[in-house]
Amino acid sequence: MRSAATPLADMPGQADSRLRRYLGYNMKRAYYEIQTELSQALKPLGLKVGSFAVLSAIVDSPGLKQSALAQALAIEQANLVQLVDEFEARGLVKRERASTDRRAYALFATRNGIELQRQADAICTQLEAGFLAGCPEEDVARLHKLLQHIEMTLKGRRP
Amino acid sequence: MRSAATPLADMPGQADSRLRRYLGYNMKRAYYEIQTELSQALKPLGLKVGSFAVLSAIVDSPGLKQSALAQALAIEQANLVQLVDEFEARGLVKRERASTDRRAYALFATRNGIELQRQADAICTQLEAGFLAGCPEEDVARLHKLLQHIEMTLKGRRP
DNA sequence: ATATGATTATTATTAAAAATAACTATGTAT
DNA sequence: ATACATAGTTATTTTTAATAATAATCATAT
Repeated sequence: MRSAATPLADMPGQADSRLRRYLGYNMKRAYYEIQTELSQALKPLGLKVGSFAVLSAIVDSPGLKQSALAQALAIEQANLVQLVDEFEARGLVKRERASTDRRAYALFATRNGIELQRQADAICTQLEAGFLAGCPEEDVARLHKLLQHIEMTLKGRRP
Repeated sequence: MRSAATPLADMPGQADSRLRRYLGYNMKRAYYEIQTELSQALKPLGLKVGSFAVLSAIVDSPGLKQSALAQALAIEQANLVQLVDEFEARGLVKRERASTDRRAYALFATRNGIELQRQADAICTQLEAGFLAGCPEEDVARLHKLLQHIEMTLKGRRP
């Protein structure tokens, strides 16, 4: 036999070694680091990770309605309103009444909004390139695919 | 030339197509689905994703101190206290004064705690196997490595 | 034409998660 | 003995996300 009984609480190397076998846990931990780092990097621009996503979508899809935006990003429209309010107040985004549906607003990024998004995008790109440095492109591509596959699988399974 | 100017807000296919090129974004979206699904699955056991992690670590590292546990899981000890309180009240975990340090508590899972963890673990394992079905084991293994690499890289870069 | 029901944006509220500050008791080092 | 760091706790705050309710508009079916 190898050793008697576990000496209790030794091998303090990692108390989460079992959890590490879960992809979900590794994702949570890795994303926490990304989110922490990115928040810091975006702070000087007055953006958070979430608001950067919103601004990016508006820049890339001019004329988008708020409801469509909320659905695309999987956030509640109720929570989106305040973000758009803030962007509008900062002159980054403007709302225009949709011609076909007078309930809806079409969202457009202003020149300042587009420029700010460009700066933030550069920061994000650089950050990602940083922590992916040395990783085979092929692996990274597979990771992208796998993550999207997981998302779609779970989403599709729900009614 | 292909088409004139973008007709504004068409291609509503995905307003987040740019964001999809970020690994961080795909991770966030995929993890959200996992977290949603897992929360539902663990609810009958009276566990959440976070509390399952805590319980697992205690089961796997008997005698662990609270501070070490908080550090291992990257959560604040202040927030951990309430979880351990609850576990103790439910008879899943017990605190014992550490012999060498009268400030510290050593944590131990009870028989009930171990059994509950076992059940929750089975649920998590099954869920992961579900959304990973059909994915080459090799890819999954690489994904694990890549996620841990990202986490370590970012953590190491911080002072 | 109108009544019914759904949708859009909004406001307000609630819940849940995470971070911060301050305090006691104990340990460590000088 | 003094000073400083650490373990656990409590309380507070912040942040994030989810829910409920409302007014205006649209769609549909009589």
